[in-house]
Amino acid sequence: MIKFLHSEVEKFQAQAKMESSQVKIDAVRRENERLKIKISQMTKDCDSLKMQIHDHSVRLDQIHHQPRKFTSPGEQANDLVALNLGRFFDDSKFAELEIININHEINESGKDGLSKLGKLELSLDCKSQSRDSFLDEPNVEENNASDKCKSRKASRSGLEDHEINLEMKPLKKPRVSIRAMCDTQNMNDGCQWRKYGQKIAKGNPCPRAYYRCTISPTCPVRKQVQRCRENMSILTTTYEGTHNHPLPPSATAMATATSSALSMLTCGPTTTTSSTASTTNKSNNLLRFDFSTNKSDKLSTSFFPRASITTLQSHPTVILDLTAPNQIPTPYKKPPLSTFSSSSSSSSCLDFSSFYSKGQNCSHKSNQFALQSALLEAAITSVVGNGVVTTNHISFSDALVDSGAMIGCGAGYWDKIIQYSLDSQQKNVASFQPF
DNA sequence: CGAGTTTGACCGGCGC
DNA sequence: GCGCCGGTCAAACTCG
Repeated sequence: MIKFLHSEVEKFQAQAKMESSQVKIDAVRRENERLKIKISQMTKDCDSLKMQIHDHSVRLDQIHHQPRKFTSPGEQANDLVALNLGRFFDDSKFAELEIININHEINESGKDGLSKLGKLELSLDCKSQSRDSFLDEPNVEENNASDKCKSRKASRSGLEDHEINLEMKPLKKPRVSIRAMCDTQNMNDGCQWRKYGQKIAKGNPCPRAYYRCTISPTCPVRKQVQRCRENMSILTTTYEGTHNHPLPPSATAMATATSSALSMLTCGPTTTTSSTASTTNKSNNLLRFDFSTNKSDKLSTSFFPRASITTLQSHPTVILDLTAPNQIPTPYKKPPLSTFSSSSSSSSCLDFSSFYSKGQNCSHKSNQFALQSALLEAAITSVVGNGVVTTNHISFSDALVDSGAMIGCGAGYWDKIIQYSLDSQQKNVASFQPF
């Protein structure tokens, strides 16, 4: 009798456990459904934001295509510098990031302008372009070149203010530089490249190789590949230019990463420098941001690589350092004079951590989304280079092994990562052992 | 034989 | 004006 009662109690307990487990499973399933709905909503939001960006860019185009009258040589020198890099968001629409306006406003509060350069205003716009605009790139380059000439003429023609001349110096095409651990000769980014030159650059015994995109004979995109002098396992790949042709799916990942990296520029806060004018002390990294400084954001501190923006050889360059996500990146060899930096002896830092965590300083949520994608992209690249990057939720090394979403073989990597997240949750449910 | 690589020459920007 | 240096060109070469 007692034995019977005992077994009945056990049955009852087991049933209670079963019901409790069932409740938990149902809860997780509901959570899964909720996440799926949320992702779908985010996708819709992203699409609608893309449309808004496009509309905005059309309006900007209309504004910029109106003829301008210059009231002074200085104003002319400050005219737009059109910079294109990479592709943005959508393959089919050929949308791209374009930094179109880098204005340096010199606030000459006093007569001795040399020492009182009070304000440096950096204005950056983001717009998308139609396919037709891609084909206009040579014109952009010509304009750029002519701007350079104008600038040089202006600098010789009378502005005695050396500092002002430096401020007016136009920038070359922007670049995205990716530092990653890579044992192979090249990082597979999905594109087809043809080597057209090799040089031993000063200060680095490792030769720098020059490649151009061969997918289209007219594609202006170039890349430079060089090993780091301090650590030969670190490969620095620098991309420049805009693809004027459809990219293979495997190449969209890197292209999106590079363009998105620059989009951070376009939606970040404007910066001002404290004026401690010095003509001899030149800063080498005026714009700098670091996603890993926000300790409240576990994702960013544990995963996102460090990125910095600098000007190398007058090229505004976004550097994604994927070699050590949580560490101070290996400082770059002091670059030549930054066009931004002549008026200040110290770097002015942009703290994007708040931007990242709250997304409030960014006018477009989609930029934040693109940034996250880009950095995820970058992380994946670092995985290819034997780095293992983890978030609090997903081990990307596992995710990539499971999904096969590696650079060079997966256009839907982002979907796969999200799907992996959902799948792993479902696996947790499936493997849940109530007893 | 075509595509890609190598490598010395050349060019232009820039600092002095 | 000169020299340095990064970037590109193009002929020669290699490879499949």
